[in-house]
Order: sequence, then C-alpha cells, then structure tokens
Amino acid sequence: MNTSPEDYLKNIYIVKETVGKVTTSGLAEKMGITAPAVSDMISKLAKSGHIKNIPYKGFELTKKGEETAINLIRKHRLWEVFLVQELGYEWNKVHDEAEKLEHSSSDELITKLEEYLSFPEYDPHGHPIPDKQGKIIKQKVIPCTELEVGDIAEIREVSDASQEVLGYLTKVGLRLNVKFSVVEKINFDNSVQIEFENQKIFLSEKLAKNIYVRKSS
Amino acid sequence: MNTSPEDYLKNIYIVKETVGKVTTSGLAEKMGITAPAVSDMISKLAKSGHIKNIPYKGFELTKKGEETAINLIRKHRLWEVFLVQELGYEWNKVHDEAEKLEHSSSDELITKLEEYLSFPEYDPHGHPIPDKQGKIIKQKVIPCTELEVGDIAEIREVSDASQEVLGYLTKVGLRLNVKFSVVEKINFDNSVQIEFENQKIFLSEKLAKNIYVRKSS
DNA sequence: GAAAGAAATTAAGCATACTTAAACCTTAAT
DNA sequence: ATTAAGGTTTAAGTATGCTTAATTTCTTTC
Repeated sequence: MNTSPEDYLKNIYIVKETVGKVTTSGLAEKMGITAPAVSDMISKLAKSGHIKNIPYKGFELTKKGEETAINLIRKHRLWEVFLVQELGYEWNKVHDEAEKLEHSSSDELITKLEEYLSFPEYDPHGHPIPDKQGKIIKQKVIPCTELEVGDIAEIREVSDASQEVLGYLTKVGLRLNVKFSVVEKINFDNSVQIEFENQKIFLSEKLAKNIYVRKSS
Repeated sequence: MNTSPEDYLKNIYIVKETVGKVTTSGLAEKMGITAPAVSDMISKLAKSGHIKNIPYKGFELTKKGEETAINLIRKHRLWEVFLVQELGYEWNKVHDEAEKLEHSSSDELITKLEEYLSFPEYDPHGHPIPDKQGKIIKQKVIPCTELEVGDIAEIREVSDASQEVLGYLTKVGLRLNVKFSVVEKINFDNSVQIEFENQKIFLSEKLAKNIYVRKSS
C-alpha cells in the first residue's frame, strides 16, 4: 500500500503534536514502513521545499509543508464528521475510510462539504478542524495519565488511530464530554481507576494515554 | 496520473456499452494512455481472471471482471448524485471528482451512502445506478442523431465525459426530461435543429451524439 | 576522548503503471 | 496469393514508493 508524499507531511505534523519530537524511526513506525523509506522521502520533500532537513540531525516542516499537512488533516476530519454524523458510522470505524477519502477530494469539494456540515469545529474524536485558511484552534488538554487522585476531568479528545481503544471506550460507556473523577492511581503500572455515572472503571496505561481531558476543578 | 487495474475494467465496460466494440487502441484513446499500456494491463487482467483475452483477436470481460466494473460504476454514480443533490455541484463538474472518490470508498461506505441518498435510480446524467447485487436496469435510448424530422423525443441521458458539452446544454436550457421536436435535419453534417419551450436550437453532430433520448410518439 | 551501540542514510534492487521503439499479426487491396 | 497498411504486442527503459543490506554519523559510556 503506497503512501503519498502528502501523507508524510501529515504524519510529521501529527507526531510532532502528540509526541513532541519527530524522528526518522518514529515516523517509520507510525506509518508502518521502514526507516530508509522515510529517510528517502524526507530528502525529496526537502528538495521540494516542504521540509527543512539537516541530515543526521533532524527535520521539520516548513511553512509550506505545514500548510499541506494541515489541509490534509482538515479533509480527514471533515470526512470523519460526515461519516459519523450523516452516514451513521461508529466513531471507531471512520479513521481508515477518511484516510482514503482525504486524498481523493479537491479543496473545492471540501469547502462545499464543510458548509454542508454547517462548519463543524471538532471531529468525532474531539480534534479541532482547521478552517480553509489553515487556522486551527488547539485545545489545552492533558492525557489521563497526568491526572491525580481526586481530580475531576472531562473527556475532550481521544486518539483515533486505534479501533480497539475506541471500541473499548464505547463498550464501557466513555464518550466525549463525559465527566469523571479519579478514584485511584497505581503508579506502578501507570493505570488509573475512574468513576463516572455511578460506575468504576480501570484504565490501563495504554488506554489512559489515548484519552485527553480537561481538568474541571 | 496512474490508473488502477479496476479502471481498465470500468472503461472496457463503458466503451462496450456506448461504442459496441472494445479495441486496444480505442480503450487507449478513451483512457488517455498508449496502446502498449493497455495491451500490458489486458494480459495482467487476463491472468487474474477478469478478462478473456485472445492476443491479436480481442478481449472481453469475464463475469468476475464485469462485476468489478459494475461495482466501480455504482460507486461513481452514487457519488455523482451526492455531489449534485447534496453539495450543490453543477452536473458538468462532478465527473472528475467522482472519478477520484470511487476508488477511495469501501463497499460498506457506498451501501450507507446509497441509503442516505434514498436509493436513487439514476445519476445526474440519467445513467442508471447498479444496485448492490450489480443489477442494472438499462434504459432503451437512442442518440439524437437517429431521430427524424417531426419526431418528438425526451432527453433521458447525456454523456458525462465532456464538461464542455454539458456546460453548453445547461446554457441553452437543455436538461434531463426535456421534451422537444425535431424541426430540421441536415444529413450533410449530421446536425439537427430542435424546438423546445418555444425556442429553436441547433445541435451539431458532436452534441447530438452525446444526447440520448426516448421517442415519445 | 576512544570505543561500542544506536540511529540515520546510502546503495542496490523490486513492483507497478507507464513510455517509445521495434517486432509481430491480421486484414484488405490488388 | 502477395504485399502494404494498420493495429497489437513485445522489448527496453523510466518514475516512484517501497524493501533489505551496507555504510555512515551521532551519542553514550567508561
């Protein structure tokens, strides 16, 4: 399954956002390809002015590269909204579908789709949708793992990459905007126990890392 | 711009429908590529069982190939309906957009889209939409060029390939379901003059060939 | 500050959908 | 029936996004 140059830019942007640092091997793992493939594409994208690259030292998106990345993210998220809101998809099934559609839709189509959907601000996983000019309003959120016992928090965002995580959240009743309190925290394995709607739930580290919240008190 | 194997199947199906006969060079021209490229892909598709091929003699779709072709056409036409009906596209702008989307949507997505659109029977150009089982109800239509003076006919289908043709039709007020009569026929250049809604219009051969009608008396 | 280990890059090669140029059938005309 | 013309296929080579293997560079450790 061949990836497009655009896809690299998008993933660089996202890894930078979520992990903080982008490396050749990190990107390779995220994209399910090998490091040399990444290295190769990085230098191509450097030539075309989308990336600033210093071999062996690191790379980052240029303004141009970031614009392309954000435009693709915009397409992805708007399609996700359409799939969930209009076609009735479950939130854990839309990622892959949107991944394909984003590459097959013109800017004009997306403009029309955005209007059709009444200019949604967030995608089904709580991620903000960049506007036509590439402006994106980032929420201030922290992963569940950073909460302390007694904290009360509200779910604002969930990572959309893993179907299993999303499926599990749905199963136990966790959705966006759910408010919960931290009952227990086990530093040993970084898991947390939370309470919401009169039930207690264990979140493993893997799960907790994918849930982003805003403390509400 | 690389074409997928599926696209060949679709184009074979369509050329067979509209022209009657499919040749290597004919397909190449339709697809905007060279004959060797077609020849090459034909033998690959023969190996995979989508096409029955006798070198130098001709080729045709197998049942399997036809199913794939029809499924792609189904996707194309449903997307066209969506673009026109929901997003407000003009009918002469949807072909290229649908051409891309059709390759990026799963069968499941199309099933949901079809329901969302309330199971439309025709696309914006009057082409029938195959159902999930690949069943397609072909209209009995004839090109305008086959009409005689005095005939009254109704527009049932227009070719969607040419933006210019569709744009022109819109400009002069011709749409699907418009009823008209043939005022004059010039056998010399195969053009016809028609009358509808109290105006007279000349249709060149090129135009007339792309308008399919049903005689109504 | 030298050596070992880790990470990144370069090299060589593969698959695929193309291209142009050459070779090959088929057919139609005399 | 032979040949010329035309369409079809094969051959050779290109671009692109990958792979594994080899090499280079960086970083960490002592």
